[in-house]
Amino acid sequence: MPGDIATSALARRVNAARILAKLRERPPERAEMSSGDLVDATGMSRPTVHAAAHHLVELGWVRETTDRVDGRLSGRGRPSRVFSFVANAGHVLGIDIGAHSVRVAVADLRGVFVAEARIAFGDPSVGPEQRITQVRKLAVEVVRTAGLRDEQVLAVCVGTSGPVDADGVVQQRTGIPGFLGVDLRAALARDFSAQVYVENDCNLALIGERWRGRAGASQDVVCLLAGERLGVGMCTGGTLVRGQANSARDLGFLSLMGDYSRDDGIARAVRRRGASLVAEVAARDTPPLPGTPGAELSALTGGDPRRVSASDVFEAVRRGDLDAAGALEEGLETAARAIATLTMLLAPELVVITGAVAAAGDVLLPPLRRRLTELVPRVPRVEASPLREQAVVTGAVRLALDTAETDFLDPLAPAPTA
Amino acid sequence: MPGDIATSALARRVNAARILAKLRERPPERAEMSSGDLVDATGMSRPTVHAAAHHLVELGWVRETTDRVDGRLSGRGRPSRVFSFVANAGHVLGIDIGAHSVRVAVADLRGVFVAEARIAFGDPSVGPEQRITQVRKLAVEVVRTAGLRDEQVLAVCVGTSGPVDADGVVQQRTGIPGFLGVDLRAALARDFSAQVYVENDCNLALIGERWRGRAGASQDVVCLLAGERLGVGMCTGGTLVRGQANSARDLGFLSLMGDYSRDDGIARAVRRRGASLVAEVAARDTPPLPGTPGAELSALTGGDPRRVSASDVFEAVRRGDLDAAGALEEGLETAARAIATLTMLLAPELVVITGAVAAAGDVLLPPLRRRLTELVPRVPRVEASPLREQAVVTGAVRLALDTAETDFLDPLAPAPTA
DNA sequence: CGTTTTTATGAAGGAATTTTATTTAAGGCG
DNA sequence: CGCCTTAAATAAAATTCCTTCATAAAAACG
Repeated sequence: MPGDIATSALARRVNAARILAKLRERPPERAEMSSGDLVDATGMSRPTVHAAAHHLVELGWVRETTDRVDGRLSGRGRPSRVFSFVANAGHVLGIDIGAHSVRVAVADLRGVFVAEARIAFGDPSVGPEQRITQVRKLAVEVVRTAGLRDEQVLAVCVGTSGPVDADGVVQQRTGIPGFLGVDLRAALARDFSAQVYVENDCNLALIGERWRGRAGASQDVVCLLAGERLGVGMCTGGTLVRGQANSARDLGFLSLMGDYSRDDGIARAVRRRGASLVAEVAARDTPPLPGTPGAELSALTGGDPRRVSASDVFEAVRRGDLDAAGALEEGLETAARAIATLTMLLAPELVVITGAVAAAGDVLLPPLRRRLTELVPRVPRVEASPLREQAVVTGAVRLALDTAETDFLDPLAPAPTA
Repeated sequence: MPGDIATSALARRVNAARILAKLRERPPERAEMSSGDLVDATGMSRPTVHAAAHHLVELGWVRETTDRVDGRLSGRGRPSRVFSFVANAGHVLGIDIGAHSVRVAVADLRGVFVAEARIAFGDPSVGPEQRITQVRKLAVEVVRTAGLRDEQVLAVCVGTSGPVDADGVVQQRTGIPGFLGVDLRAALARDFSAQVYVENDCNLALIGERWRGRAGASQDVVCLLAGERLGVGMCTGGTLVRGQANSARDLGFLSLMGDYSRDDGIARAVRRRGASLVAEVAARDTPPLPGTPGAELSALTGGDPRRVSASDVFEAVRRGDLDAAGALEEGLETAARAIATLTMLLAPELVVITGAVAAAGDVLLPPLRRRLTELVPRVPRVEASPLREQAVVTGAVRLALDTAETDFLDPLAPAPTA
């Protein structure tokens, strides 16, 4: 911590963290690093690397693989000691509580998902207590499926719609009925002895994108979590934008720009306009001929407006339905304006579209980019995420991993004034 | 730096920085700190404090005041050694190049201004080369006034309208005609051997406000630099929002909300509406009677719309002119919308209005706050800055001080692999 | 089997911290 | 005036981390 006074114990902690980071970053199939590799990678001296690595071995997060794999001894001289990260020295739990479903993932320390589950909330009128019971049940079940005992779960991170205060209580309105004031941290703490962190889902989506999605290590990124609702996570200079006390921080400003609602996610907006189109086509005197505007979408949905989904519109656009393309473009207007505003204000290098609709990036991005060129002088890169619905739970796992690692390393540098 | 490997030299640098910071933070009239005070303040052991303090004394930024002030020896035992920050061990130069004037300040290491100057650009059609010549001349002159030689100026920071790239070149359009592409860093480097930093003026205003203005140490602040033009500086989680490569990051989004221009600063907007009001009153058949709407403003300006200034409108409002109050409210609309958007997006705890119009906070803030309650669900604190026109140059000095201190401390921890 | 090559590891040295003990400078008081 | 108390400076020793250097060890090659 920056407030600590610098003593030699701090040096050890910092250097151990560097070694651990190098080992953890390796892909599982090439996890092993010789001490020589570590010396090259960290710039530290060989004895220091040895000491730190052995220390980490004692603590259990690093293993020395003495039994070398078959005959692949490359060099000439004395063989290196080889270390590798022990990914299953602990696990973390990530949870994404959405409006319609819950997604849970258990990951090992390298972030490899070892168990996943998802349930849909059937009845939308189900009360918050019942939802939380379902979430807890699912979480416990997944951990059991992964073959883990409670104490092997080192950290839990829960993402949910709406701002979350420092104590893990949902503030303000959310997309989930009745979740206002719910203490998610306390709820999950009943099942797990590990620390529980609660975070806004859009922030987690951004973290997920920076970890395993499109955002890479970009310093200035905006992440649009788009599905039934529209949310945004931002990061400037590599720092997540949280707002005072983690409070409200959303797309509410869209209401200042006219009749745009932050609740209107891309999927919902596109579906609604697609349904209007189908209804309009059905009302015509003549049935739509294949190849004429509106025909593809009507054909896909059997001419029933209630059966239209966003995917249908996307598919119709792919098949060349010009009316569907128009509906899509209208449905993107809210998102385009949100991105335009954020672009002018924050100047991100990249905007990532994630959530369910990211799967339709192929049809979504061209009109979105085109609209942006009309709205802003300099258009940033706009990409669709490969993580899609997994973005939030991925970010939850990443945040849980970060806290687990911090907790692991902290005792290495005990405060002298303890 | 975080990329460094942790060695004992790093510890020394960090600890020296802590001691220096404690000494620097003291107000000039109570600058002295005994070693006991430093032990208490830093938590470090006494020998360490001694060593670090003596090291700083050798380097010249700290002085040991052996000659104790009169008889005020408090304690019983051996008197403490007393250290104090040597504020004039070096100086920095802050420059604010505005559309209409240049402001320059020389400050000592504690940030006390020892010389200031300001000139107005008379002819608006004067070319950029000439302006820069004027700026350089003024800067050199002020440094000479302060009685300083070139090598005593440890850092120079220049603030100017418009985004600035990493090399100190003004990008994009600015409020200053012809400044696009001007390399301010190179220009100032001709007169000073110290490092020259160029930064956007709104960012500097924010830095200034956090240092000596209303923003205090708030982590999430928005600072509106309002005068002839409207600009914004933001900071979230204590980090300045810069955008990719320090690029554009402004209120351009206002254009998405209708006919609002980022160039319409509060002073200009209010003046324009005040002028319209005076013209309208003048066109009436009957001359305005004292006490009737519009009369105060007309009286203040002799009924001449061209003579109306923003201050006149503010003064008329103070005297109870209801029409002037209406003009003021209209003039605040753009700023209100900008603040509303930023509030919903970033959830700052505080919005600071700075620049020339901040002097009229008494009449400005009530209608602004009222309008905000209509626009956003949760209104943050909105305050007017006491720094006013000094905000940018104050921030420039602060940034220069930061870099000077970094440069001073860095050699304490030489990279082992140099 | 010796040589070569590369790495592991021990030992020494240096630099920063801490704790502990001693010295020093002042004030209080008989 | 001289001794005692007090609190700080400082010296000394211990600790812990890093480094460099030297030596030992283990494998491959001729």
